[in-house]
Amino acid sequence: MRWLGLDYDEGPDIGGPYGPYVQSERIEYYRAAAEQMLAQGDAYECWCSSERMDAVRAEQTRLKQPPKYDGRCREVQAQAEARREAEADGRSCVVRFKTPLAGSVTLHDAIYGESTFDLATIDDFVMLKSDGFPTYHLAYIVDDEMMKITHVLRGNEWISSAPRHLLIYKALGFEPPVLAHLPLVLGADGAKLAKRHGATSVFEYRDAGYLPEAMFNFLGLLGWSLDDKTEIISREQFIEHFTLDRIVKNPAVFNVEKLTWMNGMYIREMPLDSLVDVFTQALERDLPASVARPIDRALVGRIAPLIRERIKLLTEVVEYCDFFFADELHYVREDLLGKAFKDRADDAKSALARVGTVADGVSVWSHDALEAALRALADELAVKAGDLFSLVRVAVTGRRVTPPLFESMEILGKDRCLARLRAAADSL
RNA sequence: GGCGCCAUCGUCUAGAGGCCCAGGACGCCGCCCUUUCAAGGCGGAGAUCGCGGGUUCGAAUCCCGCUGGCGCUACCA
Repeated sequence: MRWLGLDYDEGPDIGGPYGPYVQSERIEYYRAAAEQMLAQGDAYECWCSSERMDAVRAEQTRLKQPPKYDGRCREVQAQAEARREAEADGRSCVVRFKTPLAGSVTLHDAIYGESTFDLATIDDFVMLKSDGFPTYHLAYIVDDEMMKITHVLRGNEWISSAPRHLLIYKALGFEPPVLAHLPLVLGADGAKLAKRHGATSVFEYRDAGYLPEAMFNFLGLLGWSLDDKTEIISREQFIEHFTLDRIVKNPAVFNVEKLTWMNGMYIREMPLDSLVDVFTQALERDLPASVARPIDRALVGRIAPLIRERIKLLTEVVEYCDFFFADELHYVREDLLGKAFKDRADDAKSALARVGTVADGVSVWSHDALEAALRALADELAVKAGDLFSLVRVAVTGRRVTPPLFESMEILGKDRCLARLRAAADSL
């Protein structure tokens, strides 16, 4: 959440007026709520063993009946018996909600509208576990009430549990908050992106070179839209325009391709200064250990404008500019010769030598002076400019795909360029 | 199996009875620009609005049924 820039006003790490914020320190509140429902007859202790529960469920499944607690401990008699067995085994009990056998509850959802659930389909669910900890159902309700929460926005997978929650609110005498269930985000396979996996995968996206701003923008537009055309929208605009009524009801498939495009947009639009920070970090991480640290931020500042529109992911930075930081290049003969000089190594070699002298003679070491000089040379050599440039490109950078050649040479500096031109020629 | 939710281009979406023989974006294809790669510009293919019935002068938009997808069905959240 922090990486995405999603901040919160209260929490275990920052405190707040309604603490404590750690569940284990709030046990007494959950206990008290359970006691209250026990006293009111809205809940009861269940002493059934997990073995019995498994057996009951197995039987129900076999009979193709919906698996649910059979309510044995609802009966005082049976409960007492179960209790004796449990105590003999040294087991403790759970507290279950005593769901009315008939009737219905109606959920008023801010997004999905009204839906009515038949209580007969809801079993006596556990609120307090045998270790004394509450289940989510009880915990969030007690916490939200005490913390004065007005809106609960959560994934759609909770909609089935909502009637239970309504039951608890009522039993405890709480006014339910606004409940809004959000459509799920599905993976490319169409299945729910599990929360447990999601937590790790946010960092996987970070490590894969995505910017938190792009991720935020992309995620914000899954299931919600500002209008019929806005794709790039800032955090501030989201805050200003976000409304529940523009949330769609259907699940969205997480489309990485679009995220990647969006990331490229953010890289291109980002203020240069921040971009340099981000690029520098990426290089600190991705450049080989042989490159001395810290990375020269000023140098990155000169390179950044050249590569910002060429990459979509931060992980691509290194492959576009490692040659600025490397001492020695390793040439792949095939790359160096390219199509134009294939089988003409001698010509390439002499061309490279000529490029060296011409470059050496350039009055100012600037990209346009270099370009003018090398274009003239290409004419003189009766070689296509593009072909000559490709040769020089690989000689100077070691790569076939690079930022603009002459700008790169300008940044690299005369000495290193001339040295590389020689090294390339020698390698042939 | 039970209960529930949902249903517009491959994907994200606009659309709340006539403006829609459906608009935008990603991706894809082509052209232009060009020293590579991108970016950018222009253009194109791509949805009988899941299917079938209604209601209406008129339906992607309202109603019903079907089908499909997904979710829940734990002493997990």
